[in-house]
Amino acid sequence: MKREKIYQLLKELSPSDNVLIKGWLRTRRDSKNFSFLEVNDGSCLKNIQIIADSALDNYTEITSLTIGSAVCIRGSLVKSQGKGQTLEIQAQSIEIISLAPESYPLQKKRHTDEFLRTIAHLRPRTNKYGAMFRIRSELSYAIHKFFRDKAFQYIHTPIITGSDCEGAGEMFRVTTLKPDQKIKNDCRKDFFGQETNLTVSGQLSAEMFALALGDVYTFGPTFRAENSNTSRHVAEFWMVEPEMAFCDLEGDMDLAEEMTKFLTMHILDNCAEDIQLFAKFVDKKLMATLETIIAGSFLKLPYSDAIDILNKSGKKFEHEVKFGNDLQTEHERYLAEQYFKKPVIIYNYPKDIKPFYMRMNDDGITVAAMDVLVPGIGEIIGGSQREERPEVLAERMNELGQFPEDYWWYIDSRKYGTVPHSGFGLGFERMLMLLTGVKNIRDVIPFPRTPGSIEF
RNA sequence: UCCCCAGUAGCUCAGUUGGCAGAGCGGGUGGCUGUUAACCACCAUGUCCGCGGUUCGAGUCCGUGCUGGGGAGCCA
Repeated sequence: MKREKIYQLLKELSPSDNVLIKGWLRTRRDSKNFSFLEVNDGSCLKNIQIIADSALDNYTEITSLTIGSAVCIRGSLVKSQGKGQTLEIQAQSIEIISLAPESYPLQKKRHTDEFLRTIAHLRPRTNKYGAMFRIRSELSYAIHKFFRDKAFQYIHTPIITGSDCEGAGEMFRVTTLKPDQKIKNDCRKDFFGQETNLTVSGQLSAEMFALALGDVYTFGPTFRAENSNTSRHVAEFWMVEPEMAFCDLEGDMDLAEEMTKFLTMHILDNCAEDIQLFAKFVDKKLMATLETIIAGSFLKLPYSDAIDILNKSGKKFEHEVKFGNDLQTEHERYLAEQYFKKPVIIYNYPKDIKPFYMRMNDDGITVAAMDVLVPGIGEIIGGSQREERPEVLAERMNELGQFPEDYWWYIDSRKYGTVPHSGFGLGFERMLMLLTGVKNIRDVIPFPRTPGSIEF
């Protein structure tokens, strides 16, 4: 007999004989002549109720089953005589695969996220984290579906990289040298013969492929060695980076908006039950937030206008609002949460606060950069039109103290058939936070890596 | 890295002016019941985060370290 998944059985409308399920016991309630077992196999949020009659030959063992124990149940799917479920399984046999000791840390009650983080290996067995990681899986699929439907090619850009100055923060060093050899600091003797790091972005590689395959994207792990201790940062996270040839900043912003909406709708359509858990127990305003994302269009606002709005707001900000300064978290939150109350795209930032590869605007002051800000999280997407003019690129690299010889292949792409092109990076975990209302990034990734914490 | 808050039973937390260590849940035992985070009764549970200090006496006050959380910077 073939094992059936519980999500399939719960979709059934009529009784049937000979079903086989395997899963873990979530709770047990004993009655006079039988016991109610609730079993979950991770295929969906709901448990299935099992009726274990006292006539079963191992009934004594069944009534001492503990939470977390693994069981294999054969029986018939029948109409439930109780309230709360339409169908249940009348067990013909219950095989105990393994018995969990009473020290099993997960109890039949709500645990705090902080406690569950200390047992990250067990937390996917809870309703909330089970739902989270089913949504995470579905969101990954949705990303591929979005791009595939638009004929984007999926590129596997390198995890290990030799470029050490991509301008996106501190990097993790990759080496095969022993600690005492490392002190000599001679990279020529190292595995790759030069300084090597984990990637902080696949962008530069993706650009090369956009200039060959047209529309491409990457979706993979990214590493930042920043010592940042916030609810929005982890050292290892996943990033989605589309890159499009023959595309300007306007097209870039449009794609960012379209993608955010598509992903939101896809999850609402395909993970309704799991999302409902978050709407009910995690963030009461979740559905309203998700509505604002799919309903109207995102607001597009030049950086200079954002500065004006902030200055005229009459609000006292901790950090000075001045053209040329980067927008601080408090400014971004004010714009997205209080002033517009919906996603905002800010574009055309001053060149001095942005990296060399962003395209210089005609004003000579700003670059074609854009950030998508969403209520509750802040920046979820950062992107730009890339500088495709070789002479302007060289000037910018010089201005920002970059060595052209380190980027010879990048510069080469502007030499041969250069075209306007654009792209952006979406923080996959931040998207999950937006979709679930979860406030800490450590709770949307299976085993979070943060400064001083790599237990699992 | 900086600022603020917290650390007491397996979990969530209370603990008065510095004076015998507590509750709910979970666990164990028994009972009741087509039950729904079942219910009722009884039982057991402790390095009060570590180290040092003040005091007749510290869970409580002081110093310090560690861990966790919130915020800031950096960013996705």
